Amino acid sequence: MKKETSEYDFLKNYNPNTFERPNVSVDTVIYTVHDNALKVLLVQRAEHPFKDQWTLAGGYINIKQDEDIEATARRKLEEKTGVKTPYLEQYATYGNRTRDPRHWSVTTVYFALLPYNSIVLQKGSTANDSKWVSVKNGKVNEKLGFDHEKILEGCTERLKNKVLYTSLPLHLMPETFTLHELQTVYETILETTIEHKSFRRRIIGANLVEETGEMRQTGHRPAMLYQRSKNKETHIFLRNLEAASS
Amino acid sequence: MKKETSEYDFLKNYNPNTFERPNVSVDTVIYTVHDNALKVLLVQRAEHPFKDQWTLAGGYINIKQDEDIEATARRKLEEKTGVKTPYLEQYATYGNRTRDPRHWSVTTVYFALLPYNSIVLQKGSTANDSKWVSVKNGKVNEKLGFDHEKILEGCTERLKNKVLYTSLPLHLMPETFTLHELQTVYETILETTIEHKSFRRRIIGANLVEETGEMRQTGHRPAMLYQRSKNKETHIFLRNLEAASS
DNA sequence: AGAATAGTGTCTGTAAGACATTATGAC
DNA sequence: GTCATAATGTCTTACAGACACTATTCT
Repeated sequence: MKKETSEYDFLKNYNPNTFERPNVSVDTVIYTVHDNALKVLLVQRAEHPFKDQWTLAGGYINIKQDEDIEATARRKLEEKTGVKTPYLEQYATYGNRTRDPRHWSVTTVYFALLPYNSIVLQKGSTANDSKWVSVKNGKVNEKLGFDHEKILEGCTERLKNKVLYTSLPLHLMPETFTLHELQTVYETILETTIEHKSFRRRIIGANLVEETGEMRQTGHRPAMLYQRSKNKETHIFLRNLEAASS
Repeated sequence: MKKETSEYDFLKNYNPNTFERPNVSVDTVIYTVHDNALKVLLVQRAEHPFKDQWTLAGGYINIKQDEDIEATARRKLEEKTGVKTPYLEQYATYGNRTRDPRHWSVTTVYFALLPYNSIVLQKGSTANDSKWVSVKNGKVNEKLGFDHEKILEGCTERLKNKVLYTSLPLHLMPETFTLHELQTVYETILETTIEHKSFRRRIIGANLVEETGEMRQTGHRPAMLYQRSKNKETHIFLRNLEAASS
C-alpha cells in the first residue's frame, strides 16, 4: 500500500528545477501622444542578446520585491518614466521557443497610457538610453529586438480597437484640455478623422468631462477647458465609432 | 578596459538559473453549453498541492514538445476532451507570489468553446477524474484549488462581454441548429433574454449562417436548420446587445 | 470686414427594442 | 378548431454621420 504524502512533506521536498521550464519576463508598451503623433518609448539594450538594439521597456520579475506581475510592470515603468500611477492594462502573453535566442521564453505584455507632460525620462540607473518614437500603422522605423515588432503591432491594434468604444484616450490628456484637443488625440491614435459634432455629443453625453470654467486663449474664439470627471472609470460605449473594427 | 563579449560567448555561458524565477503554467477554461446551462470542465488534482480538489484544466509547458504556449493549451485540451480544433482564445495571465503555495507562479489562461456533442471525455491517462459543472454568475458550487475561482469569474465576465458584440456562441453549436437554439445559447451565457426579432435580424444580416434546407421537426411548426457560413471568422458587430456592458 | 477656430441645430441613416401579427405543424 | 412554436411586419428609440449654421476672438 502506497504511503500517503502530506501536503506539508510534499512542499518541503518540492524542487522547482526538476523540469526544464521557460523564463518569464514582463514588457510594457508605453504610449503617449505628442505633436499629433502616437509615440512609444523604446529602450536601448545594454546587454546581449540584441545588444545596442532598441526594444520595448521590459525586465524580469523580482520575486523578492514584486507582489505580482503588474507590480513588475509598474516598477519598470516608474524606473523609465518617473510616473507612478499611469493607466496600465494587461494586453497579452507571448511565449514560444524562438522569441529569445537563449531559451524558451514567455513574456506578459502590458500597455501604459501617459500624458506627455507628466513624463520625466529617467536615464542612468540601468544606464540604458531611451527615446520616444512615432508609431504609424502599428510600426516604428527602428528595427526592434526579440519579437517586439510583432508585439507592438498587436498591442497597437488592440489599442485602436478599444479607442473605438471606450474613453481610454482621456488617460493621455493633461489636467485640463479642450474637447478639440481630446478629439485630436482620438484621431491621432485611430489615424482617421472623426466628425466633430458626433464626437462632442458622445463625450459630453457620457458625462466624461466637466467644465473648469477656464478658457484656452488661442488667438481666435476661446475654447472651454475641461477636466476628467472625478470617480469615472474608463467608459464603455454601446456603439463603436465607425472606423473599420477589423 | 572592459573586454567585449560576443553574442556567441554570451549565449554559451548563459545560465538561466542565475536568478530565482517564477514557474509558468497554462490553464484553460473549457466551456460548453448543455441543458440550458453554461458548463465548465473541472479536473480533480491527483497531486499536492490541493490534492483531490477540483481545478481548471491546466499543466506545465513541455519545452521539448510545445512550440508555443497555445500549443500547450491545445495539447492539454485534447488530452482532456479529445477535441483537436476547438475555438481557443487567450484570456489573461495571472502571476503573483501567493497563488501557488510552492512558489512565485505565473499562469497564462486560455478559454475554449466546444460544442457539447463533439466532446469525448478522456479518463485514465493522467488518472485524473473530470466533470462538467454549471457556471452561474461566474461561479461554480465546487471550491476550486489555486486562484481558479477568481480566474473563472474573470474569464466568464470576459466571455459575457464578448458575446454582447461577437458571434462567439456559434463555436458552441453542433453542425446544424435552429436560430432559436442559437439564441438560447446566447441567452444562457448572458443570463438574460434577447428579443427574438432583433436577434434574427442581427445574425442573418451579418451572413453568419446558411440555410441547410433541412427542417427540425419538433411537433409544432418545423424550424429551419442552419449551419455556420464557411470561411466566416468570428464576427464583430458595431453595436452591443443591451445587457449591462459592465 | 474677413479669417480662423469654437460650438450648435437639425436632418439622415442604421440597427436594436417592443410587440403585434401571421405561418405551420400536432392533436 | 386550439395550442405551441416559428417567423415576419412594422413602429419606436438611440445614437452616429453629415453638414449647414451661428458665435467669439483676432487683425
